[in-house]
Amino acid sequence: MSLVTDADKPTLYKRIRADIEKRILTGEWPPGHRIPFEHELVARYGCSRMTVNKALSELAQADLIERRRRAGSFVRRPQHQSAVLKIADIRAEITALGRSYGYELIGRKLRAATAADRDRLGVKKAGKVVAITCRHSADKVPFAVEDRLIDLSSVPDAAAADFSREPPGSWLLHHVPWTEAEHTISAIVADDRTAEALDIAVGAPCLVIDRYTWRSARTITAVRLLYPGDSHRLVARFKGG
Amino acid sequence: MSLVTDADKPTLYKRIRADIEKRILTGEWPPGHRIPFEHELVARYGCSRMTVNKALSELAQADLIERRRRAGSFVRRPQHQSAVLKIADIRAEITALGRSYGYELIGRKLRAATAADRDRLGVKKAGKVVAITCRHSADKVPFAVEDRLIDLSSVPDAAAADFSREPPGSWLLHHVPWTEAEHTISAIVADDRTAEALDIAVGAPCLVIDRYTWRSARTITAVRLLYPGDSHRLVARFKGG
DNA sequence: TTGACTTATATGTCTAGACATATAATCGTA
DNA sequence: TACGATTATATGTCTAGACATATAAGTCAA
Repeated sequence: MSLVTDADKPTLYKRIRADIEKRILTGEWPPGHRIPFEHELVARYGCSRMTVNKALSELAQADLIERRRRAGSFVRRPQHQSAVLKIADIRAEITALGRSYGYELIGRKLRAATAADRDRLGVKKAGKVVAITCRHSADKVPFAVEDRLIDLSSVPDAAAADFSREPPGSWLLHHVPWTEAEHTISAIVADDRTAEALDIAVGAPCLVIDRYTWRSARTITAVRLLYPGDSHRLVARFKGG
Repeated sequence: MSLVTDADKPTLYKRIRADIEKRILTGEWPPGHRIPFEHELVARYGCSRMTVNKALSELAQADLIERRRRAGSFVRRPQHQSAVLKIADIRAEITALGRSYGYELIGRKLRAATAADRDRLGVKKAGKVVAITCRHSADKVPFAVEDRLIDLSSVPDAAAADFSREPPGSWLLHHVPWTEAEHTISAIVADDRTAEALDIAVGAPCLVIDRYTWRSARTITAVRLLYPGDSHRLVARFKGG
């Protein structure tokens, strides 16, 4: 029940960090404002430079401030435009809900990249690709259909991989470290094929996630996930600051 | 053109961090795995403890590992990827696209909270609320419709605010600092009312964003944004490693 | 005025210590 | 066997220095 008694005072660097955070949050130090230099904070708090440095480094890692050599540290533009969107691995997502996970490979083709494939992967010339279509289900009910393209010139091992039991997402996660990715979220209505795969009505809303994954400027994979729009929800939670 | 020549080697603590990160991302060190103790890393890299501590602290701040006193540091379970989802202020979003922003208030009501209102705001008892419906447009074309509820017990000033010119989102942004928010993304098909407001066909797909904003456990506002599903795209980009 | 050079300075990284603290593991006792 | 006290240890925090490095700002010449 206790109303944050705050009996134990936090450590010094955390207090420094909290002090600065509060000033930023309340707008006392607006975006662009230069916060005191390390040596000034050292004087104010009567501690060593490493202590204030730790506080400022964490604020920088949290994207609350930006640090520039010789110039100082500055309050960054508010992040109210960005949220941390947790997009779990589908299997983890389903098991986390306490439901049984089911996976079914619908199709797998190894082929020379077509023009459409190259376009989708965002590469000019590609050798071979693997195209996979599969379905994820929760408690035997279709949860999402996946339509994926893997660039074999980036992930040669994928040619030998059999995706009949392991979903390509999990396989890739364990075989290829990604460095960058982009998600695009949109909505469509189900066409015949989608409706059948998801066991929903034609014309029902679907949430679409297109994900592209790179590894240092090399495209690894492009995947489109279709979820029944009324059943699935993407939750993005974030803390302001 | 240069193929990542990597001429300048990163600093030591960054190398340590990257080494560990790579092992985690490749699955070599799966969730739950205990990573080497600080003193072991000190021995391996031939540096001081503060250097490996900085690397591990950053990994902990990034939620990649969990540190437990006396026990060690462990790879964290949630293998889910987190992406920075940019959900811009709609005006900023539209002007960023180089299009002219238009705003139109459709309705504004001040009323005692109904049961539905309380449910939507997630509060047990609420005094009054403001319910606002408005439309955002880009180049005179409907871009999104907004349906918002503001809890006046949290934001009393909103009772006096006239939202005929300024969108409630901007107003709140400038008057109330939030501390936490949650977005839920889903898809629906347009009903008659929505179709008319967005000037799209009935049955066309719509992307829905439900956003709840709190300020230290106090609900501030609940808003539902409806975008034409085929025209709007939410882009979430994130860097791995 | 412009461009090249120099300098001052704030941050970036690192060290070799120190003491604090939570807790896993051990030991001893009921 | 179960439980309580003790101990060992890995992390948490902090210091008072050091040198590196990017760069804003000032200086000077063309």
